[in-house]
Amino acid sequence: MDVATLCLAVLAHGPASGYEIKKELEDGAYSHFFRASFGSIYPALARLAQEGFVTGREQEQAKRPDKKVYRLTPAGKRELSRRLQAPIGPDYIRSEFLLVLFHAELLPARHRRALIEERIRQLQACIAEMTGGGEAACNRYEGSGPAFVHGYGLAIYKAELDYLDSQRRFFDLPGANAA
Amino acid sequence: MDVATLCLAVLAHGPASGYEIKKELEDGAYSHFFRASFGSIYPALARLAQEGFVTGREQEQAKRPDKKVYRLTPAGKRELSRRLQAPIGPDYIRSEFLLVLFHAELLPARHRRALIEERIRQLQACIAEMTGGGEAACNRYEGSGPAFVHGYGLAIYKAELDYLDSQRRFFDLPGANAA
DNA sequence: CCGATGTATTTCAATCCGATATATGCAAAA
DNA sequence: TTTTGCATATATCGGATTGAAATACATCGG
Repeated sequence: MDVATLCLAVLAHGPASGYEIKKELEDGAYSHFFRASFGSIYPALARLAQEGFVTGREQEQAKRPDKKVYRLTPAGKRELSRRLQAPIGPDYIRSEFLLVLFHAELLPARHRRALIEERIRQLQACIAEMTGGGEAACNRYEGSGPAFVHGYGLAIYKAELDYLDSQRRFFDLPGANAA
Repeated sequence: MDVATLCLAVLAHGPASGYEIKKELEDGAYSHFFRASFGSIYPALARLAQEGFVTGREQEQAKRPDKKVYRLTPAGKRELSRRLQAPIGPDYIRSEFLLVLFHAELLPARHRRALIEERIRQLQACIAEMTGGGEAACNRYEGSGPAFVHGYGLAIYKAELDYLDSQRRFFDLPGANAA
């Protein structure tokens, strides 16, 4: 599944510029399970426009740089549906955190502790953000799909936090605090 | 963290050829949190040899193609330790499974069900393999690091399975069966 | 007024993936 | 028996992707 398909998917929720798609991938819901950089998003959008799956409309903005807003065409929506039904590949996971801790013996105990504590902080922040009623997290997404995926991610983050909490003694960390 | 560091990490457990490193990344413990292809492993090993972090010894084998066995040098071990203590980046996750289900509304219900059922099968197989006493899974890895990471992964897979089980009704799946 | 930050796009070297090519031996199917 | 497929083993290369920098303009705080 390439970046073009990802762009179609994001655009299915409404028109957006390349910059806005990138922001969605960095800060929004998609950030938990996909990624892409400017260097792949912009070329993908250009190609999709050429193929007729999106239309790009130059939009002059007062007090901002112009932006090119892309919009899904009917053909693009059909194409997205088609691509989503293609066979999917396995999850791609690349965790430097786990790679480093796999070699915990080569690290000073102090460094192990710091890694774990930082991870716990990140997980707590992430869970809080996903649980909290969502001032910041604009709940643009409605329907069962986003809700299902949201629950899926939350379940994983909570499991990670629980596990780290259960391993506190192992890393000589101070006692558990409430999640 | 690049492929070269990954090669140093795998070689820390004992000498290996490029092919054996790849196998370890596909089938072994590393497969759950890292990845690399031949196209990046072989050049990385050549570069590491040139830099003096590994030594490559041609080894003729009866009834097999020759292989080049790489071995960590003392300088390589120091370099690995140094690189493992560098600041780590965030986890990279790319899940086509979650991308597709995020857009569940665009899919036929039959397709949703098939995806979930396949995922459940994969997770069950994965958990069984990690839990089972390990005839196949050669427990080459000793020490607290691998054990910690093993538990971490297992906790995540179990949480995923539990969540999917709790969502069965949502996908019109038959009743829960024992994990 | 000046630097920092946010919006917006483009470009590019370095990296990495995925597939293919090449070579060999073994085992099972045809 | 032949041949087909599979496992071992490395090299190579086109194409996709990353990550960072370059460019441009506007706003806001000090």
